Amino acid sequence: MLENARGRKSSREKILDAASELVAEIGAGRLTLDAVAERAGLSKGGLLYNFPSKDALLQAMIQRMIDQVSASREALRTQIEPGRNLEARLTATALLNMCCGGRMQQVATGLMVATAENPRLLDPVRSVIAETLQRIKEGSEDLDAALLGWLAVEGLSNLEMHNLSPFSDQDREHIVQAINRLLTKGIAP
Amino acid sequence: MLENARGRKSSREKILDAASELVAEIGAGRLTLDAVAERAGLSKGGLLYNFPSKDALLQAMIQRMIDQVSASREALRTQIEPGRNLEARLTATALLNMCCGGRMQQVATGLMVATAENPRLLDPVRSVIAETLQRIKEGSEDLDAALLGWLAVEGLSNLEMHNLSPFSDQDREHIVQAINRLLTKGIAP
DNA sequence: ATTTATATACCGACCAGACGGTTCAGTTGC
DNA sequence: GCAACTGAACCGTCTGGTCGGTATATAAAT
Repeated sequence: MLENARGRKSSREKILDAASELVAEIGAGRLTLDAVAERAGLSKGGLLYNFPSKDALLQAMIQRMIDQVSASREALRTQIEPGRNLEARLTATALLNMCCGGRMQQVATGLMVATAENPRLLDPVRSVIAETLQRIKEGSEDLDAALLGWLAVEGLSNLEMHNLSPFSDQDREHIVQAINRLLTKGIAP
Repeated sequence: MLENARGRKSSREKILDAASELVAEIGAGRLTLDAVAERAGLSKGGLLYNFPSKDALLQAMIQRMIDQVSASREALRTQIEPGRNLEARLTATALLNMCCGGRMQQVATGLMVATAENPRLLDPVRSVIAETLQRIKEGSEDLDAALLGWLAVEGLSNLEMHNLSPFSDQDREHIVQAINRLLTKGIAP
């Protein structure tokens, strides 16, 4: 239900987009309701009508981010060739697509806001990560390689998220290939 | 110079400790000068005498964190047996000691504050990471394994930092062993 | 058909508290 | 005498949240 009857984005979506953009531009700690309202093209009252508190807004940002990663992973399921450590490869590829592609901001910055404002907002993320571990544990032929591959992607994503990545595009591509090799071939005996 | 002439912690250290503790307890976005001063056992004036602004305090927190990791790595240099991918193993072990041991908070929370308040504060961290990459590139026989090992440690550290880790102590130990195997044996051909 | 009622979506002035930082006279210990 | 504070008042700004009001649409009543 992304659009209303007249084919325009709903206020909710406009607000979430605006909030994500702003966090990417001015930083997580500087996100204000006034700024979000202005960017979204409505008043502060209108914003607080849609999200009764800042916490509610942040929660929605996080949830949207979680849903996007899940959707990306399931979409990949039909595209990626099955085989060794499939679940880890799906998770890795989904995360890489989100965080090293263009949509990184929404994923990354939502997290940042959350930790700064209220660590409790990360509870849903905790659940998702626990589920991911479960899925990887169950759907991997080589658990060690699967875990390391997943963690490496997490590490890379985190560096990119905070703009701390020292990697060139070439480096990154190299790393992605190495992760895939690790996931399909495993650790040397 | 952690202690002054009478063998007590200097005010600077007390303040930095207090700030780290507070961030760990109440979250990065809620750190206030008043709270730090109270926790450190001096007045707000005294706090601002030592750190003329909140930014200066945050900078010092970050710097201390960087220095701790560096020191830990160099201390390990005399303890870890030399061999394959030494630099990556040193970096990995230093990070693991910091983030999965007790001192995690200082390392982790400094980062969190910084990103919330002012992304520029992370500039020194950027430099350190770039240097680390350089060191690993130069001091590794198997670059792919070295990079993946390092990234996996970064991923694990990040999860622990944000309290997002789904791993049991057993899991963690298993992972650390797997990382060491990856670093010493490499990826399967 | 016209009035009345109700719900939805939104506006924007205002408020209360928090927070970073200033000031400054006074104190303590080397 | 100087460095390292104390204590407390004060200021200006920012910001989340409140609240009474408004416009539009749809439904109900007359």
